Amino acid sequence: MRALRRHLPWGEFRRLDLTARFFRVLGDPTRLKVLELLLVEGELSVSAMLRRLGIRQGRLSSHLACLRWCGYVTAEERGRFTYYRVIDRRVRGLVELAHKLAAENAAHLATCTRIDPPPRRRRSRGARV
Amino acid sequence: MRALRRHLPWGEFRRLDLTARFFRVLGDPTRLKVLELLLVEGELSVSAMLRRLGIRQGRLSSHLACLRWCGYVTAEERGRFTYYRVIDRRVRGLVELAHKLAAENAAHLATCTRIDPPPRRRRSRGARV
DNA sequence: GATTCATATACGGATAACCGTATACGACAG
DNA sequence: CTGTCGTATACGGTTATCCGTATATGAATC
Repeated sequence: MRALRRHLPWGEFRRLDLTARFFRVLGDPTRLKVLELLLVEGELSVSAMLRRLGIRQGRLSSHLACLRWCGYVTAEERGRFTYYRVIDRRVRGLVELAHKLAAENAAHLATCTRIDPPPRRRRSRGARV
Repeated sequence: MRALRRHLPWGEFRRLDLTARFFRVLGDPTRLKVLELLLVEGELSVSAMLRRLGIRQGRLSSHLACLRWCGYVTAEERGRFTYYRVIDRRVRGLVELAHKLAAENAAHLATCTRIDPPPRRRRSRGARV
């Protein structure tokens, strides 16, 4: 990334970097699940989400902070509760498309260690996809 | 994630996990740039990409291996060169939408340390987004 | 068959990102 | 104003992911 940054026009690099961050926010199963819950239910309190997710409260709260800060969701306090909802409806389409594409490559994605897969099967330059 | 995995039906967790991986592949500026190059040019050899990216050859090769393994691109050897292209046209729409959404939240995304932002401004429960 | 070219992989170190536990804080009930 | 509930943040450890450097390999050329 450092190298990329040196070579690209600044605006170009910045655009790529922002979009990459955008994708990384979606790159966590818990945040994805939270988004789906909110897309389905429209609005939920933290405790309601907790009941359906079965993860620690602090963890959920951190993930929500991320989603909030990055502009995916808004929070509104009413009484002692805080209610969350998704801001932009386009997110739904994005996630659905991703599900489709991911399902079509399930076998590979599941074993993808991304960069430099460790023990990986031994040399054979022809094993292309 | 361990907790999430315990609580969700297996298929549900698996689906989320795959899609999260799918997004993480896109969550790197270099891979994103490579995809864009290929979307624009249609087909490029590794050395052609190298000339435009200005990163090390080994690095690019690793990123390409990732994109290939995860089903984003295909590679075809012709002579001494290997030519890559994007497999699924839907990827273009996905990336473009992400650019739009990311641009709209540029300010926040840029400062998002995602989870547990370190020094972050001191307490004030009302500072919601 | 030795050399060069184009590309792929391995290895080790650095940083980012996630998790669990502990704690802080505001709102409301008593 | 004390306790409890709902939610947010801090801290330290662990794993994931990226990078740079070095090396391996197949194809073409000499």
